[in-house]
Amino acid sequence: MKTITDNQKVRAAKKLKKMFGQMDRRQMEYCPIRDVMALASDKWSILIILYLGYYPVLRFNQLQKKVYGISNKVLSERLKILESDGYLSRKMYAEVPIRVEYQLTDFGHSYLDKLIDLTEWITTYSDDVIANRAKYQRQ
Amino acid sequence: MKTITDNQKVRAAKKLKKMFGQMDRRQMEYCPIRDVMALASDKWSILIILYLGYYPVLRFNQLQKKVYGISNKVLSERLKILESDGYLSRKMYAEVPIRVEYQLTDFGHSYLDKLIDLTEWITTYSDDVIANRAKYQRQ
DNA sequence: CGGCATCCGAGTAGATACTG
DNA sequence: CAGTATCTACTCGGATGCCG
Repeated sequence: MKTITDNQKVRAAKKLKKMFGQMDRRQMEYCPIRDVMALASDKWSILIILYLGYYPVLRFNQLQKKVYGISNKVLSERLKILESDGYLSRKMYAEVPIRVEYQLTDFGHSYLDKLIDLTEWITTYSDDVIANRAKYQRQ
Repeated sequence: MKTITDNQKVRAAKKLKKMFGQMDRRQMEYCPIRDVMALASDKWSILIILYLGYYPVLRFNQLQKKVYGISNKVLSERLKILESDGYLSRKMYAEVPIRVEYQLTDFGHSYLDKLIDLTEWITTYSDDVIANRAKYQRQ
C-alpha cells in the first residue's frame, strides 16, 4: 500500500524546514502549536465543534445529548474555553425557562474545515490503525 | 475579518452530513474518530511525528533532546503506541552500546501531511486565539 | 544507550446534588 | 433550562534508580 509519494515527502520536509526554522528556543519551550492544539484537539472539543458544524445552532441540553457521554460539568467547561478562544459564540435569552444558544463563529468554521479534513483521513484509515494495533498486541 | 465564505460552510455541512449519516448509534458511543484522534492529537505524539518528519531518522536520546521537556517514561510510552498504530517503525541494532532508530512509516508520512496542514493553520491564527483569550479574561 | 519499574503529587473527569 | 458546587476516584506525568 503506497499511501504517499516521495515527492510529497520532499514537499513536507520543505514546509517543516520553514516551520522549524522560524522557531527559536523560547518558542520550543512555550510552543503555541502545543498550546492551541491542546485545546482544539481535545476529544470533547472536537465533537462539540463537529456537531455545531452539523447543527448550526444548539442549546446546552441538546449538545449534551449529541455529544454522547459528556457530563454537564465538562461540557460547560469546554464551552467556556471554546468561546474564550473564539471558536463559538454564546447567546443568552432571558426567557423563562432560560434559553442559551451556541453556534460556531467564522473562525470556528475555518477550524471546522481543518477538522473535517482530519476526520476524513481518520475514517479512511481508522480500520488499518485498529488492525495494526491488534496485530501488534498478538506479538 | 472574513475567514470563510458561505459557500465553504455549505460544502462543510454536506461532508458532515455524509459522515454523520454513516455513523450508527454504536459508532457514536465507540467512535473511532475519538479513538484514533485521541492518540494522534496528543501533544507529545504530534511533536514526535513532526520531528521525525524533519529529521528522517532519530535515536531515542536524540528524540528526547528535540522534544523539549518530555520524560523518558512518556517518550517510550508514546513511541510504543505510535509504533503499534503503524505511524513509525523501530529498528534495533545489537551493538554495544545498543542503538535504536525510529522513523516514520509511509502511513506516518501521510498523517504528517495532515498535521502540517493543521499546524500551518494554527501558526496563522494562534496569535488571534491568544488575543481573544486575553480579551475574554479581562471581561 | 535505551529503556523499564516504582513511587508520588497534581490535575481531571465523573457522579450527584443543588440553584438562579 | 443551564448551569455551579462539591466530593471522590482515577489517570497521568515527572523524578529517580536500576538494568541488559
